[in-house]
Parts: sequence; structure tokens; C-alpha cells
Amino acid sequence: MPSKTETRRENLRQRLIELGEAVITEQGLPALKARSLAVEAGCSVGAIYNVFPDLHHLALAINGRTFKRLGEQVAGAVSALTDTPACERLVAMGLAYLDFASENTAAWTALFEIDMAVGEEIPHWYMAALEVLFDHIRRPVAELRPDLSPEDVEFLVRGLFSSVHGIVWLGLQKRISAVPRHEISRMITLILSEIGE
Amino acid sequence: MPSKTETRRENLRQRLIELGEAVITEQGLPALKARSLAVEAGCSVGAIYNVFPDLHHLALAINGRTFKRLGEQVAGAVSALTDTPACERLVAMGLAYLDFASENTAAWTALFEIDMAVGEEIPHWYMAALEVLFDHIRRPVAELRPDLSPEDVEFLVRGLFSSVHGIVWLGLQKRISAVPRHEISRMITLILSEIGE
DNA sequence: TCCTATATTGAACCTCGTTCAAATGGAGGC
DNA sequence: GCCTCCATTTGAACGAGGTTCAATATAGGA
Repeated sequence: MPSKTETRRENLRQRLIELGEAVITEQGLPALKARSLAVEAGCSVGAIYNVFPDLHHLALAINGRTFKRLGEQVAGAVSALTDTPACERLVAMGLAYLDFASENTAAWTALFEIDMAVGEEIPHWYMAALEVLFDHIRRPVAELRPDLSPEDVEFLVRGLFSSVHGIVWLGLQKRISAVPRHEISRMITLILSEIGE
Repeated sequence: MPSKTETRRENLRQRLIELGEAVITEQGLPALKARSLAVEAGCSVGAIYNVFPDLHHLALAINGRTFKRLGEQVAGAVSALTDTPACERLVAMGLAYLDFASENTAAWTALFEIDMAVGEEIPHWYMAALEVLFDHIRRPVAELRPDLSPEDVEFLVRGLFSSVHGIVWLGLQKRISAVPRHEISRMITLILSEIGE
């Protein structure tokens, strides 16, 4: 049975994650500030450090949620396409990734902006979340390129993910030089269509 | 004729760029600090703000140099390969990009870590430097894919650059989960070999 | 040489993340 | 119900960092 203290802490923890998520979603990772968070949560600054070792870990918890939403959205884009050619399924996932990133730019940016050097501990679920995405990509890739060894399929899977990520990342960077959405999707389509031709 | 003051300023400007470049090369962008820079340069903190509006602009100047070196290294990788097949030239450039990034990780990371939101002014030469790289990529791509419209060639050029960038970026991220160098180069080779097959 | 406009300086300001001595509050015993 | 003791919470204080600006020093001309 959780003690009064434990439930209070757990409530605060959840409240901080939700408030922090709103901040990151609306203003990005750099806007996550201990003092303003404390005001919003109606607690003291120190209270934050009672439930998280530091702000970095709060950000990680928030990124965990974002990763989950991202995975669901990409998975959702292919789950309905069982009889669709593999190449089109690949493109659909790439475009779903672009959709998520452009609809949740600040939160998605935070996924890769966070300083992984801190504490040298990359949460295992961070890599696990990526693996889930890779799983979805592997099937169509293996179908399209039966000539490749399993190792090369794996490299191609990771290479394709990184490629789409790179196109979206550089494409969404900065409004001023930002590439129009339809140009980004054309790049993704062109690159992914090269596979298995 | 430059006044005494002007030459002093110019000297300090150059000194700061060189000292800052060493800092970024060895310890990365976050290690660029006004106070320690002032000590190293033997000047006051305020003096930095006499020659640069803020540290952001000093970092931009340093990134300008890094971009130049990067461009030269990639260009150098293809300049000797005039009779080599287009596909191999593409791969050579991709691997040259990887070489530069892994030999100059901190400085190369700073190119994309810098906060472009500040002041909303992306220096024109930042984009110009990228265009130089694109120029090198365009020739082999146009050769390999004569079926594509000029617009699509352009999209493929930018898409391929972004792809290689994405593979290198995610591959070099963090020692712990860092991908071995030969795996990164295999991903690049696989992706680029898909073009024009 | 002296004088004034210009340039330089660095202490002080502000904003952060994080800490820790002091105040608070809960739980068990009487 | 009340008291005591220990865990919990608090928020002022610390240290680090970018940036500013009144005070100081220095050109450069008369």
C-alpha cells in the first residue's frame, strides 16, 4: 500500500511530466525551466529534485512519451496496407514519419536534441523504441531485396531509417530556409523508390 | 589605411576565431565560454563583444571555416576520379563526408548544433556552402538518372545529401551506442548504390 | 603638450540548474 | 489527543555563464 508520501510524489511526478510535455510541445526543449515548472505545478523548485534526479531525466521521461506516439503513428500508417506492394509501404512509413515530425516539430526535435553525453546512461528503452521502428521497415526491405544477406538487409534498414530522418531533419530545420513540405515528401519518395528497382 | 584601433580589433577577431576553433575542435560547441576565451586571448570579457555581437556570431565564424574544410575534403575526394563510374564517385563523396565527420566530430557536430533560431538570420554563406556540396553531387546523379526531370534530379541530390548526413549523424551519435565505422560506411555504400541501378 | 572623442575594461546584472540547512509534517507510542 | 522523532519538503543561496555599461584609459588632432 502506497504511503501518503509516495502517492504525493507519484502525483507530482505525473504532473511534472504532463506540464513539461506541454512546454516542450509548444516551445521546445530549451524552454523547460525548473523555476517556471515549479510555478505551474504549484510546488517548490526543490520538489522537482525529489522526484527526478535532474531536469535531464524529466526530459527523458517526456521523450519516452513522444517516442511512443511516434511509433504508433508510423505503425498505424502500414497496419492497414497488408496487400500493398512493399515499396509503397516503405514510402507510406517515410511519409508518416514526416507527418509526425511536422505536426510535432518541437517535441520530435527534442528527441534528438537531448544531450546523450550526460551521465553516459542511454536509457535502454531509447534504443528499444528505435528497434520497434526498424522492425516495421525490415519486412518490406527483405521482400524487396531477397538478394541481400541478412546483415546487409539490416544495414539497409538502418540506412533507410537514417536517410528519411536526415531528409526530414534538414528539411524542417529553420523556417527561413525550411523546405516546403511537398518537396520534403518528394525527396523521401524518390529515395525510397530507388530500393528494389 | 587602417587605424591603430582597427588593426587591434582585427587581430583580436582573428585570435578569437583561432582560439575558439581549437576549443570547438577539441571539446565541442558547448565548451565555448566567454570568460575562458578572454583568459586565453589575454583580453577582457567585454573585448569579445567589441568584435562580435555575441558568442553566437563567433561560433558562426568558426563554423564557416569548418564548412570550408569539409567542402574541400569532399571535393578533393572526387576531383581525381574523372574516369570513374558515376556511382562510385557518389560513394566516394559519401565516404569522404563520413571521413571528415569522424575525424572532426566535435567541429562537424557544431555545424548542425548551432541554434539557427537566434536572431532569425541564417548567414547566406551557410546555404551557399551547402550548395557547393550539392554541385558536386548533381553531376553523377544527372548522369545516373537521365530519365528524371531537372526538378527531380535536384530533389534527389538534396535527398541523397540529407540521407548520407542522417546516416553519419545517427551513426556517430554517442560512444555507447555508436555504430562501428565500417558499418556506417556499409550503410552509405548500400544506399548510394541503389541509385541508378 | 593638452584635450576631447572614442575604445576598452571588468565588476555587476540576470538567468539558469542544483543544493542543503532549516522548517514542516506524518506516524507511532503514551 | 498530544508529544516526540525522523523523513520530507522547502526556498534562499551557490556557482556558472552570457551580456551590459559606467568608469577608465587611450588615440589622434590642435
